[in-house]
Amino acid sequence: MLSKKTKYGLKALTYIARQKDVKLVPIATIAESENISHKFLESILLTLRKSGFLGSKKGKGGGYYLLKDPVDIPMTDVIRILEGPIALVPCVSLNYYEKCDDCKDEKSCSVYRLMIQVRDNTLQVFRNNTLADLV
Amino acid sequence: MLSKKTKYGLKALTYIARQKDVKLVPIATIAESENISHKFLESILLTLRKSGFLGSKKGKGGGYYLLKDPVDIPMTDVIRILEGPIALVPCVSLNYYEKCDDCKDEKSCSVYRLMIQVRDNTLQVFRNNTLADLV
DNA sequence: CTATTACCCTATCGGTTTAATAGATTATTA
DNA sequence: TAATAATCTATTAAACCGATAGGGTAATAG
Repeated sequence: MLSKKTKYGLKALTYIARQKDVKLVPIATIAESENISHKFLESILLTLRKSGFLGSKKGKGGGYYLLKDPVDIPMTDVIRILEGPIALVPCVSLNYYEKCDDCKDEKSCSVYRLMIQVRDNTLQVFRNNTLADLV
Repeated sequence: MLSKKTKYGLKALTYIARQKDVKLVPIATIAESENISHKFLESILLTLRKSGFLGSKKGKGGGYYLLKDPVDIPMTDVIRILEGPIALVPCVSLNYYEKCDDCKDEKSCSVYRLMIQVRDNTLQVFRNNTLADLV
């Protein structure tokens, strides 16, 4: 299940990307338009800024803005930051690998082979979609 | 993330399916071989029995057995019982649909369209794999 | 200079889920 | 009847999630 954090984060990024003439988008505007808790969204945008997706400007008239072109922001990057591993099981995760403590041999695990397939398919979708596709 | 419940359930089903001459497989045997907590596995096998995947026999020499041919047990069925919805978001779930409370219009939601793709791909994998493929 | 706006940080909290454990009961076989 | 194995009920500890609270800090308009 996708966390609300990720869902809200994607919505916020999409919202910001949609603004053409407006350069800075304040939290309150996004929170109202997308029905997201102001404070919760605040923390999400903060991590997105620290991860290099967003820039921000303080003070009156301030807000958030995209640091890259939406075309250059693949979903894989966003999802990994907000949600964590894309794989359903740590032992098939590319970026967050962890060994199973109950499995002796990974390669002979029946679940392993199935989850590799799921991971590859999901990965393909996330790689083929950038923020530009969501807008 | 896949819950241990589902993971253990799949492993147990695979284990039972692998036994040729043995008709009844007791919990303890599976728990030992697969390194699963006996009591936890107990509750998992119980739901698998109540869902129609397994049959059981009490008493000495008792245990669990498959009710169907492994070829006739698609992963979709098992996953839905043990894990719940396959979709990452309730609003794109086929069997566990739920409306988003923050979305006005589903069709125009950017996350929605992305998650539909993920769901379709994952579904395809689970449909193409039966218990026989795991064995 | 000052008030306003908005980002930034820390802490907490209730609720839910997860994984596991414990104990008692019922059914079957040898 | 004794041993075995499934069944049922219940409780637990830990982790996580979504949300909230309150204040601190920085920048800008007027």
